[in-house]
Amino acid sequence: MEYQEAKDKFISTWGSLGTLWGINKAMAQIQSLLFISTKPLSMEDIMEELKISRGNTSTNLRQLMDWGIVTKELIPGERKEFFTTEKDVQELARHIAKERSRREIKPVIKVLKEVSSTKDDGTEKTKELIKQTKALHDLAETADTMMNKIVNQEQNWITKSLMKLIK
Amino acid sequence: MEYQEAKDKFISTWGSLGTLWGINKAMAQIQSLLFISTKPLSMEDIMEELKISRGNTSTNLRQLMDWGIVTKELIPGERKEFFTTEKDVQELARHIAKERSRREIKPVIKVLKEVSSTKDDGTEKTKELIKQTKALHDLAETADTMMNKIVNQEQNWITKSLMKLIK
DNA sequence: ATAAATTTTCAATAATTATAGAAAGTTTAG
DNA sequence: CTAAACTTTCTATAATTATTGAAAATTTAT
Repeated sequence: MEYQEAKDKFISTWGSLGTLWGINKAMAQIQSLLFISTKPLSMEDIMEELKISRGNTSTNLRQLMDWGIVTKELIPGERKEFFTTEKDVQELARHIAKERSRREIKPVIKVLKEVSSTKDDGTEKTKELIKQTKALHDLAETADTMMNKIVNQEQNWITKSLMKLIK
Repeated sequence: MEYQEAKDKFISTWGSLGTLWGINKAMAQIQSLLFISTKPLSMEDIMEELKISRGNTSTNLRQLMDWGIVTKELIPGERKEFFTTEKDVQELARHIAKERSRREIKPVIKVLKEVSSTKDDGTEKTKELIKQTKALHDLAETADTMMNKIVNQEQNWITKSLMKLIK
């Protein structure tokens, strides 16, 4: 496979995977492009490469900055703004996990907590609701905690320990 | 909070979380409903409770069965079909993780492998593409392996060990 | 074999979400 | 201060995805 084909394939695959980590196509494609770029890119560069409009580029770049995985880079002598993404995959994973936890998982855990605290009126259906949502709550909380810890700081150490345990 | 309010809240929250694990709203809501039900439900029951059409119910029930988290239950003397979902959260998590890995993660890992095997033509940009996609490949593979192992059979044992390690 | 009960399929429609492109806003150089 | 360079915002439109509802298919009882 030659460079251009490989590049296109990467951007489109990684882009379509966006849904898996909860972002839209354009956002994922922009991030992909920056991820394999050897230098910061301007909005023009991105529009040009991905064939998307200025507005779309602007909006999605901002969202990527909100996620904390893309940053503005000011290049001396240049009036345009340039952008780069986090290049270290571990850091990238850490940011993404943290954001998803904050935005999606934590709020759900909160609701599960509330729901599982429903007053037990003695009926079978209420007992079932409480039991099941409590189980889900505990699972979600454990998974969230694990994910965050795993992906945090001491990654290398913990990952190694984990792999030893698991293998 | 009273039963009905809690139930509605659970179904709508868990339903909207569907996107997080890659399924649509109706599918997630049906699963939620079954999850807190004390007995198998018929298509009529589900349509009625969730106010969705027959076609929608049928389609989404089938998808849930494809995912392996809902099963048909035949009730003697009844002509209708009845449905139940996996009630054990660990089993549920196992099924979901396995399916997502198979449907989404594994194929992406395959593409990353291909892309990172691009012929090195000596240019900087090709080197960068190879380096970055290789890093992503390794990360994705590790994450996928961990997830599957964690969620598999020896769950209780491994979860306990993990929690000890991580805490 | 037939008809009633039930489920599935599928084309039309609705709802949602993404994108374009131009107007408005902002920043910078001189 | 002004004009050019650039970015953001916002509404109209396009694309995608979900949902309905009715016809077709299937199953079951007699």
